[in-house]
Amino acid sequence: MKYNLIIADDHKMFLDGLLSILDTESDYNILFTAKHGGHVKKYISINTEEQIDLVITDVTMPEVDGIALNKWIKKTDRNIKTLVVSMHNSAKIIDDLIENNVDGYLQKNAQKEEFLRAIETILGGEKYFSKEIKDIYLQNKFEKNKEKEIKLTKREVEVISLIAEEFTTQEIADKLFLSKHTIESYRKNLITKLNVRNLAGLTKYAIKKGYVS
Amino acid sequence: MKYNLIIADDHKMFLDGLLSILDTESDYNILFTAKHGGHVKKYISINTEEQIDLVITDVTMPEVDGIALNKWIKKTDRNIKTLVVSMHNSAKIIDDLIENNVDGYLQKNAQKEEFLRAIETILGGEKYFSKEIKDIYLQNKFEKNKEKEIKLTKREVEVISLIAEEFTTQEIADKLFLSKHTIESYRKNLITKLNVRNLAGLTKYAIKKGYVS
DNA sequence: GTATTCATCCCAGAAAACAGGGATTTATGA
DNA sequence: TCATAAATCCCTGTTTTCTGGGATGAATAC
Repeated sequence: MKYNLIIADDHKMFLDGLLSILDTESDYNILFTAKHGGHVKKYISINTEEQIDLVITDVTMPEVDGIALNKWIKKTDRNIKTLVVSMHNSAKIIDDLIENNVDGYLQKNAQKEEFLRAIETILGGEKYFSKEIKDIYLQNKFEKNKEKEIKLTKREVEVISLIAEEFTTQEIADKLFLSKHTIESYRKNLITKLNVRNLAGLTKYAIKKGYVS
Repeated sequence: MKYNLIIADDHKMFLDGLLSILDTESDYNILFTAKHGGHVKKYISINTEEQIDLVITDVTMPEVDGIALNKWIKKTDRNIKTLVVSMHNSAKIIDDLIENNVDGYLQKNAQKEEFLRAIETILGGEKYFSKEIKDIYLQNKFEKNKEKEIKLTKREVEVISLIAEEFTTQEIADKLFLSKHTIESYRKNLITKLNVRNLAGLTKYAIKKGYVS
């Protein structure tokens, strides 16, 4: 029995490459290829009777991207596996996909063997993620949890941003039309809250958070 | 008259994809494909009589990578054009390639049309770089020039690192077995040199330079 | 509806950073 | 070798930050 696959990628070259490595495997039957997620949604919606085993999709595509497509497929209750391939390993993308029960994730520069292994693994009912991807996901989770404990208010963010932009307390007070005592309090609270020692620590935090560059 | 091409990439899938889009074009004759730069060097060395028009190569390959390969080809005086494709847009890689007279650079997620356009352009004797790549190159040049003007000594780097790690002047002095006056001087010089206002500016510089994280 | 957080303001003393001077010895490059 | 840069140290003020208190109204959450 052959597995039915759908592939979505707006890059002709990648598509051709993928088709060529799947061609050598007789187990796979390519039902449909698409240049964006919308076509895949439509195809799946129309062919309600057909058994679709796996959708392989790129992340970046016009209109409906891979993230949205995965989400949509996983809501259909039709037990369609998803394998997402991407150029880049963004923690945000990986996180979003895993939260939406994606079955596998590969970087586009993976070797032929890894592609085939991933597809086999997923069709066998298991998840497939490389060690690197797992690490990124866990690292991200870990950081997000740490961040959750420390939550800055709007004003605090404003103040720490200006501190990191090299303004003095008095200057910040003038800018925000507040008393310099107020800013001093904010600075004090920030140092305590963020568990740092001084302005350098505040600045580093602000940069890490992207409040300044 | 057909153009003679060589392609080097250790990713079967990419290779297949590239071959498939070149297949539709009758102008190109693929002389040779390789999984790493060493094979290409050998091929070119042996076939001294053969006209080789273009080598398309990946950056990351085992043993001899695309950067080394481009350098080598450009030293041969055989007027072989080079088109480098890469997964990532690293300023360092782009800079190195352009300094070594590469004829074009593409990101691997380029569309079929861009690949063909790039190859045509290069074979026509012109360079091919996307706007994005040009921007990265120029931005990098610009930053490198700015950096050249500001050069920190070993000691200054040590001091600014510790400052950014939230140590006070006295603590740094103790750590480095120096007088606190010395550290004060360094801090003062750093503020002047780097044209910042205070500790926050020093910290930001240290982070940008990767002295601390 | 009350407990908590947010946003605001105030004070005082100590510690540290900042600004603006110099000076000496040791490398080092032209 | 002679000038320049690097590394080190010193001083005096002034400004800013840091520490450790405290207070109040308003909004928000439980």
